[in-house]
Amino acid sequence: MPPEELPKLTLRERKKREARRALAQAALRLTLERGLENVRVEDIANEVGVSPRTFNNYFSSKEQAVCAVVVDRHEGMREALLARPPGEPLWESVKHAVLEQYSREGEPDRAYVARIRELMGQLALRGEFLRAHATVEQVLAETIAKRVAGVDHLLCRLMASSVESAVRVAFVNWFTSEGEQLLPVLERLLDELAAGIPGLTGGTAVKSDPNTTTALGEPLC
Amino acid sequence: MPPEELPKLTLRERKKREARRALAQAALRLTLERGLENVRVEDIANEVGVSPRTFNNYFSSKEQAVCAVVVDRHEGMREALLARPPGEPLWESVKHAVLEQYSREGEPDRAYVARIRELMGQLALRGEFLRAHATVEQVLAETIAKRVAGVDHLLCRLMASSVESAVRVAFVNWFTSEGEQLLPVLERLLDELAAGIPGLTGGTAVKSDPNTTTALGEPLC
DNA sequence: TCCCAAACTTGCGTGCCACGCAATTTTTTG
DNA sequence: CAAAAAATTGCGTGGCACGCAAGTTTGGGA
Repeated sequence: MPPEELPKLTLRERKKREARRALAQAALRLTLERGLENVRVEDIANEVGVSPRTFNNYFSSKEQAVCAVVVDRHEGMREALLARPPGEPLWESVKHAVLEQYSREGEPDRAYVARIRELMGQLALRGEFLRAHATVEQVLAETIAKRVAGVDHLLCRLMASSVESAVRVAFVNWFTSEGEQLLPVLERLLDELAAGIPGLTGGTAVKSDPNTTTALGEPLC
Repeated sequence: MPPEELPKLTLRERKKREARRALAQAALRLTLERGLENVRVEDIANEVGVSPRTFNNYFSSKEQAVCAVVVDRHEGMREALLARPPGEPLWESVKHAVLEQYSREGEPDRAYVARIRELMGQLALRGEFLRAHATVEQVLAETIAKRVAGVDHLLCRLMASSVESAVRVAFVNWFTSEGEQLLPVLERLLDELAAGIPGLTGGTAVKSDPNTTTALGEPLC
């Protein structure tokens, strides 16, 4: 038997969290291996051994369940940020807290990245994915506001929002490009943000032919 | 009869655009006055005088129809951006192009803002709303890439993405706060972005009591 | 230890929705 | 003006979200 179950939370709470986690995990796994359109809510529920009706007590759609991992992973970010040393400049804290979250998971293999790419191809998931990030963004904004004094809420939201922008751009690049790693790119983007947008303006030169096809491809996130 | 119908587009094209516009408009209007849950796809279709099945040829959900205005409004942004004088620094161009889009519509009255607030309260709309912004973001990134040389695509996406962040934050503030105008706030946020995030770090002081409830409220977008 | 209230699960029923398909009508084009 | 191309429509199907009203499990005081 495990040494300590750490029953800080009531049994009920633990069961709920566990059920939720199991459902989210099953939803993600099934979707990765079959594609979203071949996963019915019933399948997910069965996988976990729970009634379909119960699934809807936790998530209001299968898309939401699939994207739950995004929300959940970032819950830890609040703690990470609040745990930074008090004297540290705000931006340092935020940057480290964010990078920390994505350091936990090592770089996965090619096959996995490919499956993620397929996953993100599913139109129906985009909305939910973005909503998940918006939730994170909200938490981040609140946490920033909590950590700092004398900054108005608009700016907190702007900071949180643009940080999440960087995360999403880095993420898309990660599963889109063949082989580029997530963390270095994310760190670079955060630094660019910090430096201010005109930093990008270095290459201000207008293209000779503005009709050049620039092929960023389809909307990806 | 109108002097010139400007039939640059084939009749078919015009009809399609018109139908789409009508559907989107009806969807938005009905939703504003009844709330999304009291609007069936059938209602929207009837309003326009078209079969429910046809509605789904244009939009794959009523949420998408309601949010179409976001996508459509920004189609003009591409042209606005490409129309900026060639010598102008990139950031100036982007800023003006964006602000221009939101200048067209004057500040609406209180009642309207209130209805928008209710609209955005609808959970089911958030995902679509964000997807719409993601589409705009994509267009913006491509247009930026088209306009400028020597900037890599990652940075174009980052710029587009953080600009949209500012837009969303300003927008949320607009319908959330009682009375603050959209444009001045948006302009200010864009300037903050340009100045770089550490600019916000002025008030780095850690709050004495990090448990203070900061009440940014529920996720709003 | 026992018991009750609160919380969670479940089955059922309802209304709505997205979409494939094939028939029909409208627009284009040669 | 006729045939091809494209849009609209009705129908049918499978699926989904959620209200409601049982049943079942959990928590905490007496």
